[in-house]
Amino acid sequence: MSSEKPGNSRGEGPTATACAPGSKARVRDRIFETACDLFYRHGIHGVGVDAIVAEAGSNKMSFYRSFESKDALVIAYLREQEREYWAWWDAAVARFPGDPRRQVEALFEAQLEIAKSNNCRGCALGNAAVEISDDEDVLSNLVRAYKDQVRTRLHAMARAMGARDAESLGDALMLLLDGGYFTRLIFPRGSGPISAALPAARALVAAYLTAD
Amino acid sequence: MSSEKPGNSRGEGPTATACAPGSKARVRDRIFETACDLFYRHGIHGVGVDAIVAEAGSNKMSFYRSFESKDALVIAYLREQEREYWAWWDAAVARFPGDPRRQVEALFEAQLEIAKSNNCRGCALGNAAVEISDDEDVLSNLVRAYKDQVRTRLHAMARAMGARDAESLGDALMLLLDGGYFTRLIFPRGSGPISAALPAARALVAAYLTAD
DNA sequence: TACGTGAGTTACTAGTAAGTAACATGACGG
DNA sequence: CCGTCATGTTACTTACTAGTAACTCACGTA
Repeated sequence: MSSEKPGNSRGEGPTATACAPGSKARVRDRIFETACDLFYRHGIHGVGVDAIVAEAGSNKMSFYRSFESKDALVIAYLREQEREYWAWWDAAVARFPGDPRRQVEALFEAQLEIAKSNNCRGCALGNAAVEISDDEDVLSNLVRAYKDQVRTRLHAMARAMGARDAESLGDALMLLLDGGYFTRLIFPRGSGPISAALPAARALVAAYLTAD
Repeated sequence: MSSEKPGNSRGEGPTATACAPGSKARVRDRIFETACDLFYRHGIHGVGVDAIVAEAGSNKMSFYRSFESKDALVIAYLREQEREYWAWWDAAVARFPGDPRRQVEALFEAQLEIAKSNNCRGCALGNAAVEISDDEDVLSNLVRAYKDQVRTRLHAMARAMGARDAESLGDALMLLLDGGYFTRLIFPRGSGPISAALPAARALVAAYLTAD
């Protein structure tokens, strides 16, 4: 996911992920978008405040006028990634209302599509889970809630299909999905095992729908 | 993977992963084992040389007498993780010689077993792939080679089963495997979707073995 | 006893990161 | 024309990290 952000730049005040209520606009957005991009590409630990503001053509003071701390920025980043992810998910799913089987297929199709692009580095939230240590409560709770919701949604879809063991099918689909994100870090474009995700998902769904 | 190291401490000279040929023994091993443990638990970027030597009850000078640099240590760490991983893999597979279908099941059984333990933090090599940037050639080549071999082995097993589309089946199994490692970071013990990996693998194998 | 060696101690350099203070500039509205 | 507000600039503090220098200690062996 990730890649380019939607067009919330300029024109409608503070973004949904802001920190202060009636605050700045211009520079903050520029810094934030740059930060999202860099965090996604190089990881959270791998990008410093200096690098962000330099890339954004700004400076540290402007940064700290818009963000309380780097931690606050990271949280905003993760929230934004989550927002974009669900937007992407909903868009994929919305094409087949009432047809959970096609919806699942659409998800895997869309995932492969993104994985083929150059700037895909897997799942931003999942990657963050690797970087952060367990005692960073705010961050890990955020990621945990996200992953929980992925799982819940897949369970629901499996249930809507009338699968024999909806929990298990949903979990299996989640493994395929996350396996795709994880392996995408190593295998460029669509060259990794991710290209097998869609047929595997189809086969799994079929297997869990037939009584055995 | 990871958890406790095998007993290569003391008695047979330098370890397989050493850097200098006829070098030290005692302190080096202590530091190395500590480093492996800390790297695995907190990530490579998350652990400094000071923390390692402190935890090992040693000091920085002794560290730099045994290791050329932190980078060298990281490389040794990844090599060691890879060695342990294949030892684990071979052990799981060796229980069912000539029966690739049972071998695959054994892998997923063993994976779940480890995932249930407290100190499991998923796949060390895969996690490293998240942390390192693409331009760190030595490290990313190391991880890439490892992932390639996982894939190759799964392809071979799928082929040995006589699967219709062995490449696709092998890839799908890899997605399940890596999905399990990835999600394990968030879901403690066996609570995540990883518990669905074995039945899903079974179902996939069955689906790819029957002519459709 | 003397000496070599593996290991610990202290103290340092250099670089980088987060975060802050004080001041400068430039545009825009009244 | 003046003030204000958003932004840029320079320079700093603090803390941490990789890596090194110089010295000391303890132990085993010739």
